[in-house]
Amino acid sequence: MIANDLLKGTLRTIVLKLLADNGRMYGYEITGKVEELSAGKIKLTFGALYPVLHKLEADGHIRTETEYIGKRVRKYYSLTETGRTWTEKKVDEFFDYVNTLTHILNPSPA
Amino acid sequence: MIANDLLKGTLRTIVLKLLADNGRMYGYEITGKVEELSAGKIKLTFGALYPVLHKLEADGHIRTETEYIGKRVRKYYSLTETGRTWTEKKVDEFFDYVNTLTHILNPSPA
DNA sequence: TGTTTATATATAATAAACTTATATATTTGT
DNA sequence: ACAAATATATAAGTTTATTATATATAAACA
Repeated sequence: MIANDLLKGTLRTIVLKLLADNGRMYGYEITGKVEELSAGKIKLTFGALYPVLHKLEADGHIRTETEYIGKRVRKYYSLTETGRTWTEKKVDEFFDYVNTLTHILNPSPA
Repeated sequence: MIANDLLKGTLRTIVLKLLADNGRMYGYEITGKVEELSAGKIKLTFGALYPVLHKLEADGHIRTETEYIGKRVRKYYSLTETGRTWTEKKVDEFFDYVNTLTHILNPSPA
């Protein structure tokens, strides 16, 4: 399990990108996908996920559809148009930041 | 200027690595070095820097020496032994996290 | 059939981390 | 004299994530 501090600032981007790649997903599914794609290294808790989803919805980046599976409610989240643009921007920003930080953190020349 | 959210979780690592590479530095010098190494993309504010320095000192990762340049106090920060080990660990963790996230955020196959 | 485990959503209290604003003081350049 | 650069630092406020808690259905197992 990776040091959690690093999740800060990237959680939102992770969620957006998963929705971009998978069309629509529900919360529980997202946590599972993150664990799968990170080989168990990133464990996304619900206490972190749902506030992020609600915030993204309030900001108009994602929308929800509620469906019933038997008697159980399932809430699907998917990107809006602005959300799709926003996701690309956020992903680019991430890689840009990594490039920049790599300059600083790269092992000093031996 | 890069989206600031990403600084979260990495600021401490940046400071540690700079001290590892430069021996000893003072606060004002650190902000300048970060701006220089990031080509102006990362602007580290004092409100963010000093709490981090004080925390690292309280945790025993860095130590301070105070010197006088004329009448002006200058406070040099440098790594302790545990701080040196800690820095390596933190830098490794960062690159590990980037690798993991790259799997998730990588552009979907065209 | 009863119990545990997995599925599924969500909020509240708390803690950590960063931003913005502010305070203070010296030195250098014009 | 004045402005800009050098230099340290705290406080208030916001954002973001952690931990704990609540609720409920469905599937698996004994």
